[in-house]
Amino acid sequence: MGLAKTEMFTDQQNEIALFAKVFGHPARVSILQHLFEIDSCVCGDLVNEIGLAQPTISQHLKELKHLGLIKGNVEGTSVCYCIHKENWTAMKTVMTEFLNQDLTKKQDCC
Amino acid sequence: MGLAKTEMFTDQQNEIALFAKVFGHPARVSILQHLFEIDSCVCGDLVNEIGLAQPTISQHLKELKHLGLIKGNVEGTSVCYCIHKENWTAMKTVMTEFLNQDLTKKQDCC
DNA sequence: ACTATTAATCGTAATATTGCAATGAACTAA
DNA sequence: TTAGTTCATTGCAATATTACGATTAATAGT
Repeated sequence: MGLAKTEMFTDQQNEIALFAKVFGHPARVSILQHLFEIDSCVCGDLVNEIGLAQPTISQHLKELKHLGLIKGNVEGTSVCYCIHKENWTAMKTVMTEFLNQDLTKKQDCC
Repeated sequence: MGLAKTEMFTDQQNEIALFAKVFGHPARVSILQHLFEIDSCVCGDLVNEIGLAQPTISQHLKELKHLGLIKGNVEGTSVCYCIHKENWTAMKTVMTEFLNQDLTKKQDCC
């Protein structure tokens, strides 16, 4: 099918999956790392830094923006992208809670 | 294409993407949460708990196992799955480092 | 107005993912 | 042995994702 049956899962589970899915491609991981590193939150240098074609980068940026993890600002002919701090922090809370589930109380049964 | 160009990214970026991708489906998130909750790390009750068909669950378990996040133990006719503690902790280190990139030193340019 | 630059969008091809019915393999119980 | 249980695998249909050439839209410089 290729279609996830989201209706049978909790909102929290679907939210985690949505965030995780956007991190599930190295290009988007790379874009985010660049946005964290570059001080002057520059733009379509991403196309040069990463080796992918401009439409491809643009598409990945769109997905990141759609989830609210980055925001873009038009500056003349170029567009300045950067991390959406508040939303990133909120996402981090959700993901960290999932990753930090308690392992200590589980006995090693397998 | 549908094919990620992994060769143009770092090992770290590809690793993050691989971990994230496996969390990118609510069924796998749900499976992992169940394995954390259930004390006696049980098995194919997952098929009952989650509403998906047995082959579908089996396939998701296979992916989680392939990444090393869970391990399975055959016990008679049933199979006992549980979290692979060491690998989970290792994965958590990688993902947390990615999520915790420093936001404070970035000025809000957009 | 004309040209160059930048980035979004469209269209399309290639590949991946999801889900399940059907089947198969391994074990258990009678 | 036979039948039942449990789970993996196979095969397939539907949908999603990735990548990019071609085009478009918007702005800037001349």
